[in-house]
Amino acid sequence: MTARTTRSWQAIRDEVLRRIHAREWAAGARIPAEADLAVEFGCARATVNRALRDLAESGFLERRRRAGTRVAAHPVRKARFDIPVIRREVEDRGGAYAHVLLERARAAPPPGVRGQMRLPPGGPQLLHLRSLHLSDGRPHAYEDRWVNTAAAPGILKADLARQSANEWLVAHLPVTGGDYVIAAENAGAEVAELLDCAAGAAILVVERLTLNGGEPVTFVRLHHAPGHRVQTAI
Amino acid sequence: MTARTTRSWQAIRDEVLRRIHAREWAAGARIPAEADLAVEFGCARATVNRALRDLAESGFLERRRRAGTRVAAHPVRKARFDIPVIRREVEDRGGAYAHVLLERARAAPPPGVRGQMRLPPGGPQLLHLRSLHLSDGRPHAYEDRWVNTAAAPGILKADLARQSANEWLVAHLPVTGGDYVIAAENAGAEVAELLDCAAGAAILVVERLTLNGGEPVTFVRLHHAPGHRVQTAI
DNA sequence: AAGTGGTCTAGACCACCGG
DNA sequence: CGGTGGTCTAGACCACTTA
Repeated sequence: MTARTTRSWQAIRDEVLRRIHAREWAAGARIPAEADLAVEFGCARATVNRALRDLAESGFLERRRRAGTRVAAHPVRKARFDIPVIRREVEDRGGAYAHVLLERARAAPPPGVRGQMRLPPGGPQLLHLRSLHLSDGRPHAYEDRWVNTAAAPGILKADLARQSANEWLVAHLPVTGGDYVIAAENAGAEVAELLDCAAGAAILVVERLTLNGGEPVTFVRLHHAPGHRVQTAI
Repeated sequence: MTARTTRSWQAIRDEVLRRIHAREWAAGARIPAEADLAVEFGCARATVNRALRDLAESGFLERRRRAGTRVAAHPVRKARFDIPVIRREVEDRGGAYAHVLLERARAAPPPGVRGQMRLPPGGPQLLHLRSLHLSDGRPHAYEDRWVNTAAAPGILKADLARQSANEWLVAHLPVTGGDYVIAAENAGAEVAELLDCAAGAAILVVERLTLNGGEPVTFVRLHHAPGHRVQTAI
C-alpha cells in the first residue's frame, strides 16, 4: 500500500531530508512544528516525532523545546565504528588468532598513565600487562595495558596467558564510558622488534580508557602493525 | 513521583542494563518478550520497546522478530565520532584557520583512486585539488582531493581559493554515504616539506569517500601534521 | 501456524524555555 | 504565559521468521 508507505516514519524522514537537501528548508531555518507536519503528512504526531528525532540524532536537525526544530546550520557528519575484541578483529579478517603474554607485574604507573586514568598521584600500584596479539603467527598488535585492580580484583586470579586481559575484562566488567584516541607514532626500537618491522615505521596507535560507573578500570595503548587501517562506513 | 520515574523508558533501559551486567540475564540468553516486561514494569509495551531499541542500538541486545531479544554474546562497543569541516576542527581547538590552494587541475586519476571512487577505468577526467589547511599559520593538514565533476558540476565555477572545496561540497551537496579510513604512514619528502616536519615522520592519514545517492562525489586523503589525534568518547 | 518485534494511532500530560 | 518537543498509554495491525 503506497498510502501506508508514505506514512511510515522512514518515508517522512526521507521527505524531510529531501527538503533539506533541496533547500526548501534553508540551513538554520525553522521548520514547521510536529503537529503541523502530522497534519500535512496525514499521520500521528508520534510518527513525525520518530522521523525528526532520527534526523536530529544524525545531526541534520537541531531540536529544542519551545524553540522548535531547525535545520542544522553546520551539518556535522557522524561516523560510527565498532570496537571489537582483538581476537574477533583478527578472526574477522580471516586470520588465526593467538596472543603472547610478555609481562605481568604489579607496578607503579608513570605519571602520564596515572593522569590518563584520572587516578590521584601516589595511589596504589596497578597491574601492568604487556602482550602481543598475533594473526596467523605474525604480529598484529602490541598491547601495553594498566589495570586498576581495585576496580577489577578478580583479574589477579585469571590465567591471562590463556585468555587475554582484553577478553577477560570484556567478559567480567561492564563498560559505562571512556575515551578513545587514534594517533600515529614512529616505531621505537622495542616496538619495531616486537612488531617485526623497521624502526621508525609509522604505527597506528590506539589509546583506550574504560570506565565502570565513573571508576577507571583499564588504560591500554595498542600499537598496530604497519599497514593497519581502521575503517568504517559513513 | 518515583512510580513515574521507574516507568520512564530510561529507567527501564537502566534496569535492563543492570540485569545484564549483574548476569541476571546471561550473555546469549533470551530475555522476556516486550509484552511480559511491560506487565512487569507496569507500563505500555511501547515504552519497553523504546528502552530495548535503545540498548540494541548500543550493541547490548540483539533483536529479531519471532526469535525474540537476546543479550549480545559478544558486546561490541560502538564509538561515534564527528567528522567536522576542517575549518571548524581547527577553530574548535582555538586556532585561526586559513587554507592555501596548491593545485587545481583537470586530470585523469591514478587507477587506485579511480578504484576507490568506484568509477570505471577509462572514464572522464576528474578535478584534482591539492591544498594545505593552516592553524595559526602552521600546517594542520595536507589535502589531496579528487572531485567527480559529473556529480558536482557547480564546483568548476567556485572560487576554491576563497572557500575550500571541503566547505563548498558540504554546503552544496548532500552526503548519503561513503567510507572512512584511518591509517598511519611515514611522511614522504613532499608531504614532509608541506607539513614542515621531518621526512619519515609518522603521519595520521584519513581517507574519505563520499557518495550522493550512490554516486561518488569526492575522494580525499588528508595527511595530518605529526601529533594529530582523533579523539572520541565511548 | 503462531509468537515476536516493528510500527502506527489518537489522545493526553508534562517539562522546558523563549518571548 | 503559552507553544514546542518529550514522553507515555492502550490498542491495533502487520512483517518477519522460526518452530
